[in-house]
Amino acid sequence: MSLRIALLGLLSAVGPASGYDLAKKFELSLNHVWQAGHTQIYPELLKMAADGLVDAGSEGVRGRKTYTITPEGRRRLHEWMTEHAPAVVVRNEVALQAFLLPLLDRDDAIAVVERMKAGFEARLATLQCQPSGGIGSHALKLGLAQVRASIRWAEETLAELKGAGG
Amino acid sequence: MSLRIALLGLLSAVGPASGYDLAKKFELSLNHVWQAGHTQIYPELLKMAADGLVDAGSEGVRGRKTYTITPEGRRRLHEWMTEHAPAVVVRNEVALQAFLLPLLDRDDAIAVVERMKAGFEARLATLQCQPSGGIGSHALKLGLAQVRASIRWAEETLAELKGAGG
DNA sequence: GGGATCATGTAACGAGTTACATGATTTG
DNA sequence: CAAATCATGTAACTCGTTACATGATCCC
Repeated sequence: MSLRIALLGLLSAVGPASGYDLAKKFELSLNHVWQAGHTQIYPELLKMAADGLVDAGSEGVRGRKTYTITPEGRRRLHEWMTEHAPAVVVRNEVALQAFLLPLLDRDDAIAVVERMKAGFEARLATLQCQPSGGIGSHALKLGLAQVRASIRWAEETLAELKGAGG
Repeated sequence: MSLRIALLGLLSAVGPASGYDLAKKFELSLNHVWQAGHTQIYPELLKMAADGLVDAGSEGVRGRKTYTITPEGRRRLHEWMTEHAPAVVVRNEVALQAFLLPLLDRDDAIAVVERMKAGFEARLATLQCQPSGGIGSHALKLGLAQVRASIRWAEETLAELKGAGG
């Protein structure tokens, strides 16, 4: 369901695009929000066309198909944005490692948190390279706020681990 | 894979337990980190027993089966914790709505962010009800840090939306 | 005895990943 | 002409959810 919404949102924001274009957008601008490869995108666009949410244009050069959002697609997108209250589904390997941290001895735990911190900082750097204007700017700010909070958590956790019996 | 790790971690932390017990733990203490229902847990425990990661005890009262982590299970758990650097996979409906926020008009956008804020606050309340000691305390702090950052983001975004042309 | 809870499972489906497969066009 | 990139797809598999199914035991 959310894949559809993401595709409709992109088509609404940037205008008609091919599956290839949309896959690029996922890689470049949507990667910190939702992920999908071309093998998921192409079949989904076909289904969405069958459901009347997008119009598939005739094949262009190199077999390129350009999809355009339909009024019904826009309606569904608007409905999802305003009516759908997303359930918080967390399935996060980093948080799982944090959960299980007390199972490790002090040195292992410190190494794991150091690695997490490095991962958070890499992510911060990636987010800071994103263009800050245009669509996605709110999501970017949210991502930055969360990753900065995560870095502070890592620093506090390291201080705690190193303080106790260090 | 991570479901196995979560199960091994719980078995390591709390000692031998049944699938039913583990499902309860997922609901109560692990819900903000990883989610799994009994329909996923029971078959996985059978496979893990076949792979030698857990020992299935003989059936007790009401058909209850008690699983115990094996040395090989502990080895795998330790290996995952220390060697596996988790990839950051974000697939988050709230972040997707934040991303697409500029597609809405001002009033709709405000309503959506208000709803998000309420969701974050509900989550904060849930996390604050968790017991703060024991295993999971680090993950709890991480969750609290992230959700507080999210609430601040919602407040700033609302101020911005209301400021512009309000 | 009847309802709540304990306790385990299967089947069908949907979502997502990996590997495979193909061919056109552009650029050096 | 060869390599890179553009562009689309299928098949097999894993992971996760929803719905269905069953029976034992505890407590009122």
